Amino acid sequence: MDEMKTQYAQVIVDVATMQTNQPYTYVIPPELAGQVEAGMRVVVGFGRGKRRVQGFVVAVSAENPLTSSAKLKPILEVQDLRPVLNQEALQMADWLARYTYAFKITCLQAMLPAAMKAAYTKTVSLTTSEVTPAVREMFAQKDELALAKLSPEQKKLLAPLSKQGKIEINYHVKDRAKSKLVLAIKRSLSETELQAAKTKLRKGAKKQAQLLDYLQTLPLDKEVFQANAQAKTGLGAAIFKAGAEKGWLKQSKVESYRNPYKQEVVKTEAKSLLPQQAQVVQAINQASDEGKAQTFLLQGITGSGKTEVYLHAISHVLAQGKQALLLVPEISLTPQMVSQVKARFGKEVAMLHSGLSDGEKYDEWRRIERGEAQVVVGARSAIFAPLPKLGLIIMDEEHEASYKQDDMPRYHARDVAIWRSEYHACPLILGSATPSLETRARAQKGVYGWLKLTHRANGKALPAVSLIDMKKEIMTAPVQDISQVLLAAIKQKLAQKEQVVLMLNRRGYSSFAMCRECGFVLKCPNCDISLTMHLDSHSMRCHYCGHEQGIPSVCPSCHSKRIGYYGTGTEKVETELKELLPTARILRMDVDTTRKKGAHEKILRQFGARKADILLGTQMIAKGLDFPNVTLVGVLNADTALELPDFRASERTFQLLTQVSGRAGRAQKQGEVLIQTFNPENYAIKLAQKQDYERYFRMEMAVRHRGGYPPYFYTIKITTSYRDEATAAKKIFQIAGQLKQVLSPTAQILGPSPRSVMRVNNRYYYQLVIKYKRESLLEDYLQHLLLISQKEERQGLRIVIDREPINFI
DNA sequence: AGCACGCCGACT
DNA sequence: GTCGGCGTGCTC
Repeated sequence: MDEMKTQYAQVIVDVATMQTNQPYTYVIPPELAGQVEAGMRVVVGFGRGKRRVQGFVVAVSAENPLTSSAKLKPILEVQDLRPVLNQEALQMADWLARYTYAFKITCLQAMLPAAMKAAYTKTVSLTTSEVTPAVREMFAQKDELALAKLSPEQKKLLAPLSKQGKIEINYHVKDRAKSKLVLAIKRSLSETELQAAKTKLRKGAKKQAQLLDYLQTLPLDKEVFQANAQAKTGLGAAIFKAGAEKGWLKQSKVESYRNPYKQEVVKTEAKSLLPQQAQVVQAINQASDEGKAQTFLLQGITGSGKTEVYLHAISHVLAQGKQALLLVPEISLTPQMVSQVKARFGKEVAMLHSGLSDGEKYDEWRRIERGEAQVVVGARSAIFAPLPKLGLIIMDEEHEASYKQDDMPRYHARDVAIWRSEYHACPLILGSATPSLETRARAQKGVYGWLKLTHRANGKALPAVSLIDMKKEIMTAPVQDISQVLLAAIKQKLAQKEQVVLMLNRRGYSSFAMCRECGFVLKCPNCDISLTMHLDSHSMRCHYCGHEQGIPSVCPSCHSKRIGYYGTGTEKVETELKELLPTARILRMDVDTTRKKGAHEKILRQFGARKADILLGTQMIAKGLDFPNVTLVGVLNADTALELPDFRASERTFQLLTQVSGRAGRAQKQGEVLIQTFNPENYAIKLAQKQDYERYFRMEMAVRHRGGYPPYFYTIKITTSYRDEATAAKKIFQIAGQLKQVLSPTAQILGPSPRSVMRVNNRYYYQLVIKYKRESLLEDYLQHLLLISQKEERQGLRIVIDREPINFI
């Protein structure tokens, strides 16, 4: 046997603060030789102390790549038997870190289920018995005590001992990713042998005979869960154990997946396609057959049957032995959507969404990684699903803001999807009725392929959309959230036993308390935002930091009792509706009623079962719901989002109104949509009413061109924040000054300026936005800023770099 | 995060 | 003159 030469591993280390974004070299000790591969998680020592951290091996080499003869530390532990990240994932992490200005470690972690991130614990133990009785008492039960669980008194007691070296701190790195192991059994004898064993049994051994009978019904090499066998036979665990001892059967521990799908789904067959759908599927199939990394915009009006197109395209790649990835916005990952895909592809489907526990997510991830699932459906982070034979990526509702992650790594799933489509040489489909301007513009330029669905699958016309001018309403009737026209329409639908969806566009404002005498507005003590009234908890709450206090009856400023509540919240509208329509059954769906897990689904199920007449909610009811009995959709306040100082406000309003309009008349009945607005002349609202995306696109593109906004310019937002305003401001101005040195004259800097809600949780926020087309020096400057910003972070000054930010306010 | 190195105040 | 303050820098 030739001796194994010492090997070295390049490790990206999990040190949240002070990242160098560069791997560290570790020695692979002899006892771990041959066990360490790129893509595995390891535990290593880091720093001068005894600190242990998790790391990712990104490369293994036979030579020490370091020229300096620095003493290398060994890898202490290997956490995986096989790599958890393949070459694709490692390359993707490198790209993602650079592209989004993130640390590599956060990129690597983003690709894995949360359960695989290490849990760090620290413990204390005594190094000597020469301590006071009080201290000895503390360690009477256990040698090691968890540092986090010590009381302040206990800590005080131990503090002096640490200087004397009488105690030591131990660092533990724990892998939280635990597969659930359960007992399985397999019969180990042939039928004749079992029969023979049965004859040898003493009389009266009924249970054992029963077990032998059961074993005979099992196919020879089939492993079954013992729990299932116990349930089937009614026999206890002891009998199975005895059977194993007698050699009738073999017991083993097998990995069992936690099963998040409660109900069985009935398999459905593919529906036949309309000619237009068939053409689209044909184009996609051709690209996947040719192995082309082509991105397509699939622009299809609401109800045009995009989902059926997806399913056909997926089954085509599955037939080629390849895998498919379907991304949907978190909010539309409804049971309806899920069961549609499950019904078509059955056990081939894995699901990744926020409704699953960490353990369930880990199990689904394992199923994918082991090649047991060929189709993955999931929200944003599912774009990293480990599918080695990826043949098709689909992003439904590609314009949705939830595809952008708002903490590090600040990636947009679309960018990652394009990267993976190129890596796998497979097509990417971006589906939407209202594509983002960026995507639509690229389709026009020919960068993306452009597929269109212009007919509704059910042959019905688009619902009739009308605007209600609230300025006129106010002149003729007292101020209310629901106009006379809308009220009359609701009454009519209820009389016909049809259902109504009412949407409140809450973004930007909701009910706040103001003194009618002095104009005092009740604000959050920690944030620059007014408190919102919540009737259910009878309190005033801050939506930014969660601060909560009682509803004031006296003005804190002038002590007047004349406090009024202004604005519109779902609760207030609900109260108003109950007064206007005492017999109507109303379901409310907003952040408050959906906070509990599963509440979202429950409300929708109730509404689907016609247990309510009116579904009243915020944005979350606009997406992907499909209720055949809904014939009226009302939008109570179309324009609140328009006022926001964000160049995308108009685009969002248009998309939202178009989407919600599509909720009416999904099936046989003709739908009707009523939109209440104070700006009936605004082009976003007018064109949403006409359902004219193309004209909206042209008008908005002209606006963007004039203002120098995306898609004509790239944008990067930099935010600084600190607990005192001057420091945050000083830093952002310093960065702006440096940027001016770096940028060419064609680039622009917006700001610096305080963020519109400047103070949140007692931190002050300042920001600037860079608009540019091509800047050769910018990239290096920002990478540099990312690395040096960590030093400031330690002092509490936070710097955030966000490429192509979604929110500008 | 945590440890070492380094350069200024109040003390044996 | 020294002990120790915590600002600064580095961690394979």
